[in-house]
Amino acid sequence: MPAASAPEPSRRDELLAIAAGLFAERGFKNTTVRDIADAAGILSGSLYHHFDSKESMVDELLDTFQTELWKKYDAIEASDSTPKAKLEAVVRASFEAIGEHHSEVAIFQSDALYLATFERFGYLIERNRKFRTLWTGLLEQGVASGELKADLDVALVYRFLRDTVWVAVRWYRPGGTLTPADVADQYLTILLEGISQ
Amino acid sequence: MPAASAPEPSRRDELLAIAAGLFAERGFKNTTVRDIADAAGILSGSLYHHFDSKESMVDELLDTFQTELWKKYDAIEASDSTPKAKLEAVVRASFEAIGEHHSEVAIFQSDALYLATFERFGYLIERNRKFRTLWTGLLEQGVASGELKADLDVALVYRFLRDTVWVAVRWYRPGGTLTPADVADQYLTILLEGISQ
DNA sequence: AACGATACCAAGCAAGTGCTTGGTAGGCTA
DNA sequence: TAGCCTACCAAGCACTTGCTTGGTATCGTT
Repeated sequence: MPAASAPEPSRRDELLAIAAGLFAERGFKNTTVRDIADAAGILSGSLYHHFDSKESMVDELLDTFQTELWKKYDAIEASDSTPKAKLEAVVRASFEAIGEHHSEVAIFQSDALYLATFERFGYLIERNRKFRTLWTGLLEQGVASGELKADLDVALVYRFLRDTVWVAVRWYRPGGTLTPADVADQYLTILLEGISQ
Repeated sequence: MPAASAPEPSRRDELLAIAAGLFAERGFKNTTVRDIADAAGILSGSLYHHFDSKESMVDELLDTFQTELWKKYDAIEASDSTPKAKLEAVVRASFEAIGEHHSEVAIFQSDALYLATFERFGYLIERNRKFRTLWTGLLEQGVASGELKADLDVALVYRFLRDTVWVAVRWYRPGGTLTPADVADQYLTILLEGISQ
């Protein structure tokens, strides 16, 4: 028997992946535990052998994803590139995240606002703030260093950037002809020839 | 008594506006008829004196909005401006729609995909197709006329444009310091200096 | 053979869902 | 003043929701 290339996912991991797909497709609240169970070929009650609650499923999904994403962001921020190069790297890392964690990004995009109303998901708000601080900081540094246009409305460009990047999860399908890197390249070309001097 | 500046909305119109706000805020499926009734200060059953169903409320909201928006789009398409000028006009009209029909745009953004699964909302899919045809058409004409870069990936730029414009409904708040026209100006500046030659 | 762990089923409960029903109070018009 | 219209209430029905409970079949270990 050849050595397994992947560590063979546990049943629990399988169920979590199924739930992720459904949450991403129809939204957290619009996905029932019976939907998840049906997709997995078991009864809804059996899910509770593996998980405490439906909430704890999204929690685990989002928390794992966010932790991993921020490892990349922190490394980029700590590097000694120019602000503009850091901005590019952060955009690329985000498109990679869409490729690697498609469902999680989709869930975050469409349900974070709703989930954040529960105390349990307070960390989502904090992460959001941290995210804004990072991106606007890079934009401001880019303006200060002369790499970006001096008259940029940083707050508005930030929203422009943020939305454009993450909303791509709605149409990008992993496994197609376009890799996340391709998309990032094209986006950056369009974007930078607009805001770079 | 001075002449009324507005035609005084009927109770029905009031209820529809309340529903629109709630649908926009929490999504169609996550808004209950009791939520709407509570916000209006009546009991849920009383809503059915004014409307057939919860579905017919969104239907009326979206249909009215779409009809009005397409009046503007059709006028722009029929004008004799250059492709690039038409594109700019269409972007401006869309931002205006976000200002004037904020709730409806928000509902369309977050619930159209779900609603389109019902036969009743089939027109949403058709409108979407028409929308794509219009926008990609203008982009292609702009490329052909030399106003836009020759090497544009039109399909990708279309998604870029579409998402950026409509997703603005998530952060734009009517009545603030920025008018829809201001936002459109800034967006177009960022965008065109990237894709115009 | 006994044991515990894993993965599941069958049945059902309490809360909440959209919607229906029969009725009432007040105003407008003939 | 009789009849109708608008706007609502009170009660509840059929169904769906997340989750619980007590049990069973299959496994590897001892």
